[in-house]
Parts: sequence; C-alpha cells; structure tokens
Amino acid sequence: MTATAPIKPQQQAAEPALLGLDAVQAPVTRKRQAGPVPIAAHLPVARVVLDLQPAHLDRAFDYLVPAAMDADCQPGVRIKARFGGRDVDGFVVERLDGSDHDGQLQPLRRLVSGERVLTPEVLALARAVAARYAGTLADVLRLAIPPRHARTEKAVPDAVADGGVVADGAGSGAVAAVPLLAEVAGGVGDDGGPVVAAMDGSDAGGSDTAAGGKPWAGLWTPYVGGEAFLSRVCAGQHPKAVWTPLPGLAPSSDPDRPATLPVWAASIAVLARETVAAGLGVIILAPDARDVSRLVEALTEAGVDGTVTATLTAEAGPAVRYADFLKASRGQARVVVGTRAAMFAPVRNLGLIVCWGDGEQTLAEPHAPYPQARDLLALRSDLEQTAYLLGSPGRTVHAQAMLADGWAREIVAPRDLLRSFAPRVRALTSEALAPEGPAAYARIPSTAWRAVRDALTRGPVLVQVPRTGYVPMVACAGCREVAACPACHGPLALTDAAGGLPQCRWCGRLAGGWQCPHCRATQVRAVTVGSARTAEELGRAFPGVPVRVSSSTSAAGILDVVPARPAIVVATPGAEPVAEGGYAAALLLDAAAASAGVGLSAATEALRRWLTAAHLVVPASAGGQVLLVGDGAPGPTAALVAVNPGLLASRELDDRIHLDLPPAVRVAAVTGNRDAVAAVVARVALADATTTLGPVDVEPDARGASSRALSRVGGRVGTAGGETQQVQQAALFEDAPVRVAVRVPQVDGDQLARQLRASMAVRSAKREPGKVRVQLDPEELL
DNA sequence: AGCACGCCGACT
DNA sequence: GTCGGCGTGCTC
Repeated sequence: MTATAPIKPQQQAAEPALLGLDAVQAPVTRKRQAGPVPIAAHLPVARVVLDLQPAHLDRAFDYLVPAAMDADCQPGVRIKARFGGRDVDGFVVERLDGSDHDGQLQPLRRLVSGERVLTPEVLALARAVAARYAGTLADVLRLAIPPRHARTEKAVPDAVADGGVVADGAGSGAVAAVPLLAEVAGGVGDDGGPVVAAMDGSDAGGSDTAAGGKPWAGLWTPYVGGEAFLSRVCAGQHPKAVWTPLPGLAPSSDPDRPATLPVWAASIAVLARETVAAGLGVIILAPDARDVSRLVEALTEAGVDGTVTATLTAEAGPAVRYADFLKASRGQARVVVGTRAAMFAPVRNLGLIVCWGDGEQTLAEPHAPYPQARDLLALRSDLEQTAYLLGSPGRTVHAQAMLADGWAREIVAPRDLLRSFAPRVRALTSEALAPEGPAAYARIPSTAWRAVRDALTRGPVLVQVPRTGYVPMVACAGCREVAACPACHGPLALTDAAGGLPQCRWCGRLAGGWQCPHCRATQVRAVTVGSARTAEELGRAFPGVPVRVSSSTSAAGILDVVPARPAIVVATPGAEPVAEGGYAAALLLDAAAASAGVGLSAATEALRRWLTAAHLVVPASAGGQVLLVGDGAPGPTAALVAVNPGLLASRELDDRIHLDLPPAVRVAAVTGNRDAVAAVVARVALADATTTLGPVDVEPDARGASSRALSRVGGRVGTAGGETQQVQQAALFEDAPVRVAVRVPQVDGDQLARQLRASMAVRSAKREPGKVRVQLDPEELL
C-alpha cells in the first residue's frame, strides 16, 4: 500500500521569480488562478478519506500538502479538499513521500483543525465495520466522529495542561493513578438489598487498596469466574464474557440513604474502577440516557473520580458531545459512558468494553450501515485486544452463540446463590388457575389481586404492561407457540391483503393449511396487546393507594425513582422506575401479548423485559414476589420462573441452528424499489435460488399507510397532463418497496457483505434509479 | 453526488 | 443551422 512513485507535482519549488513570471504570463481569460502553492518538502503527499456519499467513491485519495499546513497536517486531522469541483470534508489518514495516482495531484484546500480526531484505532475499526455491514467508510466515520465545534475545541483544556495524563502518540501507559474520592467505608448495608460478602480488594488487579476498602468491593465475588475476569482485565489480558447479573439493588454507601442503584450498575462501576486503576481505558455502552445516568451515579459512588469519566450521548447538544469526545481523544477521560454514540469513542489504551442491555432495540444504529453495538463492540474488542463484557438481565441468542462457539465465557451466579437474591416468581397461567373456574381467564385473576393487596402492606408494587402498538402476530391456538412459515421459518402475520390467511413476513407465501409443529393444532389466533387503562382499573380496585404511571406518553413521563411507600406503579417495558429499597412485588400483565412480538427474538425479548422488572423486586426472603399473568409463550414463561435466561437462549439457539436461522446463518436484507433491489441482488453471486427469499412487499416507511393512500389517489390529483401523471403513478405503484433476504452460512458472511458492497458500488456508478438499502443481520425483522 | 463531454430532437 | 435532452465517465 505504500506509494513510492515519485510525485510529479506542478512546479514544486515556488521561486519568487516563477511566481512573477506566472503572473505576467497570465492572460486575462485566466480565472482566479492563484500562483502555485508551495508544497511541503518532506512527505508531500497526504492520503485522505473524504466524506463522499456514493459507494463507488469509497476509497482513499491522495493530495499534495501545502507547505503552510505541513506541521499540522498529521494523520487524523480534518481537512477540506477539492473533489470533482467541490470542497469536501475529509480526514488525513497517512503522510507519504509519493503517490500511486497517475494524474496530477491537487493541493489540499484547507486544514480545518490540527486536532487529530480520527485515531488509527478508530480508523481500523471503521474500516472493519464498513466491510462487515456492506457500507462505506464515509458512512461509518459520520457515526464515529461528531461534528467539530470550534469554540469547544479551544475551550476544552489540553490534556497536558490538565496534568496527569500524557496526551501523546500511541496512548498512555503513563496514566496517573486515579485519585479515589470519598473513601466511604464500603459495601455492606443491612436492610433490603442484596448484601454480598465484602471482598478483600487486594487481589483486584494489584492496585493498592485503601484501608477500609472500596465501595462494593465484593460485588464480583458471587459469580463463577467473576473475580477471575476482574483480575484478568486488570492484568491487561482480554477475556470475553457474557454476564447475567444478580437481581436487586446494591447497598448504598450511606446507611441512611436507601438503595437506588441496581446491582448491575454497581458491578460495572466496580469493574471500571479497577480497570482504570490498572492504567487502562474503559468504554461502557448502555441502551438509553437513563441507564447512562445510573452508571454515572454508580461510578461516582464506586469512587471513580468524575474528571476521568465522560458521558457520550447523542441527546446532549453538539458542543457537549464534542467536548466529551475530545476528553476521550485527548486522554483525559479514561472511562466513557454513553449510548450508541460512545461505541466509537477514541479512548486511549482501551482495556475494557462493556455492553449493557443486550437485546435492547436502541443498541442498533438506525443510520447506514446499521451496525449493532453487541457485534461492533465485539469486533472492536478483537481489533484492539481488549476485554469484553456483554451483560443483560436476559440473554439474546446472539450472546448465547458467543458462548456456544467458545468466543466468550459465561459469568453467572450459582443457582442457590441466585435463589437467595431473587424474588419468588410465579406464572399464573389459566392452567395453574383452573381451580378458580372461569375467573382463571381474567386479565388480572383474583390470586393476583390478593398478592398485590398483600404486597402493598410492605411497599410499592410494580405493574408492567406491554407497550402498545404491537403488530398483530400469529400464534398457535392450541399451544400458543409463535407460528412460523412452513417454507422458510419466517414469522407469520395476519394482514388485510392476504384475505385472512397467515402470510410469511419473509418470503410472502400464504400459509394455508398450516399445522402447528408442536401440538398439531391447525388453528391460529392473532395476538394483540391490552390497553393501558390498567392504571384506572387498579386505582378503582385499591382506593387510597396512589397509582403512578411511568411511560413515555404518560403525564409525568418516565419516572426515575419512586419512594419506598405503598403505591402502584404502572410502567411500560424500559420505563420502570427504581423503587427505593426495591419493590415488594411486580405484576407482569398480558403475558401472551408481551411474548408474541413480531420478530424471531420475541421470546427472549419478552423474558428480558420481565427479568428487568424482576430485578427491581426485593428477594423472596424479604417477601418479594413476581407474578406473570396472561398465558405467555411457554418458553419464556418457564425461563422466568426458573430465573434462567440462559435456559431459553440455549434452547432458542438450538432451534435456530436446526432451522437455518440467524445467528446460525448470516442474513442480508435488501430493501427498496422492486427493480432496483432485483438489480442489486442479481450481481451478488451468493444470492441464488437456494439462498434468496422474497421479494416480499414492505411498508414504504414508518408512515406507510398514509403514503400508500396517497399513491392510490395519486392518479386523480393530476393537474396538467393528467395522462402522464397517471402513468407515473402506475410506475410508482409498480415500483413499490420490497425486501429480499439473502441467507448464507456464517462462513460465507464476509463474502456476502463484500459482494453486496461491490454491487452497491456498481449501482451508484451506473446511477441505477430508485432507492436500495442493504442491512446485514437486521434485528428488527428477524 | 456533481459536473464534464457527447451524440440526437424542436426551436429562433 | 443552433439549444438542449440526459447517457457514460471522472473526480486525487
């Protein structure tokens, strides 16, 4: 890759005489021609990546470095360059002494800033991500590097000025010891929350342990492999783990203050503290801003100095975001906590990556090329040789696959220990309630009412109601397993178009004569969600008990913490507030709807949401109870009762291996106008009759219904030349959006991505009409 | 993507 | 006879 050909620059030396001559010779017809720019004498060529949209321009270009920019024009800086008659933004990735380009090199137009925002590590990661997701480097860099904010760049103090951290070259072995604030006597509280035997912190990575111990020192002790993981991370090794945290709240350091931080957050904070103390950087990714702020709180409480952490979330404004980005890239922030935006954070000497909340939709990037945090961070941990911790109250099949193929190890608590931390979990299925007679089918059976009434004497009760807006989904009428397509095992749905027959959302086949492979029933039933009138019902049933609602659409919005007083707290999944000291009970309603979502991951998703709620309840020994109501799918129901997400995930993974479904296979979704999609797929050698599913019609966008209605009426809206309008509308309808799925064995995954990328490059070079989107491993439709 | 160059219809 | 359609091609 090193370019050795001598440059043939225009007049390299800018002698004054020549300049003068040039000026004299310049005829009046010449446009604004500045004299030849003096070029840097040493390494006169800069290889740059430009912010260009078209796929076929996804490569580096060489430019000459004007002498004036020489010193600052280092790899990683932002530049502007003339390209195709326009000034475009880009980054320098290399300085070279020559170029392999045949033509004349242009000088760089402008050096935007001397700040080296694109580190070699992030560049390598971005290239790998582009390759993996069949996208362009420019697209990935747009996700990875926030827009520059000039004022902030000047305002944020330099690392050197700040002291302690050497902001130089290839990162720092030379990180100053982290001062531990608040040497609070640690880790043991004695009411409510789980109290773990305090661990002598001395073997946690060889760092000095202050007398009196650090907060939460023993949090990793209960897990099999927990302490081993901790010490390996601190020793600079790179273990990979899938972690199922214990439920409950971590004891507050101040005995007078109630516990409000989940064990998972405290545990991650401890891990980060020890890793930083060992001189390594940390990235912690969380699914939403609320979890981020819980982690920040936990880090503070764990004794991690606030000045070494940065909070990288897109919700913060551009100035804040850029400031935090700079704190990381300048080596001041040793711990970066954030949402998706943080997965590219240029943390120096990175030693540990934590991905919390696996399974949450928000961990998937909605912008091209649609990378997903779990996999991207796993990739990063391999590239940068860092430790990796993937955690969630539940477990995705993807996490299970990491365990199954030996890439990661499991960190879980032994069963008996888990049982002592977990609440008592019961599934009030209609079968279990059969002795109650017809009342067994009530939305909230009397057993549940009694349990709530009882729990309310001890503290608040959480009531989880599935989010509204589930797309109707088909389950077996007999055993309530989600119904799958007999041809390709995609999910079946009832749509108006199919005339009452279930239709596969992947291959579009109608599943007439369907029979359940589990119980042989031939009837299916649509599963829909119950309403959110729950709060009213409960309020009437328990007069005098305050009812609070926490959801994105409720009056009070999403609540963060509720006091330890008797109250009914109705929440949608993901919006559950923490109760001080823990809830006395949780009631999980409409289990059938909750466990029958659209995708393949409906079961593990439902379990994750249920367990998330269960994590907030006090242990069984303190009377804690979780009640699941409403005949959910049997798989997640059993796993909830056993408080064992691994059980469900490993079963689901086995199923998927046998049925050739992800993650056992690699899937690419190609969505867009019918003809355009066909053209793209036609150039992909791996997409043959055996690997290609579809095309199947899809909604044009989020507001599909309305835009479809628009196109229906379209023919009549013609103003002038109604006939051509009609034709155009017909063509538009003909070219309605479709999706083709290509599924190949895992080993062919990289090649599939390569071929798709090449095909998209051809598409953009040939300017094929329409729109096409390529998405690898698209979670939401699988 | 823009912006060239380059070969075939309806206009001053 | 031109002006202008957008069909390939290039952009360091």
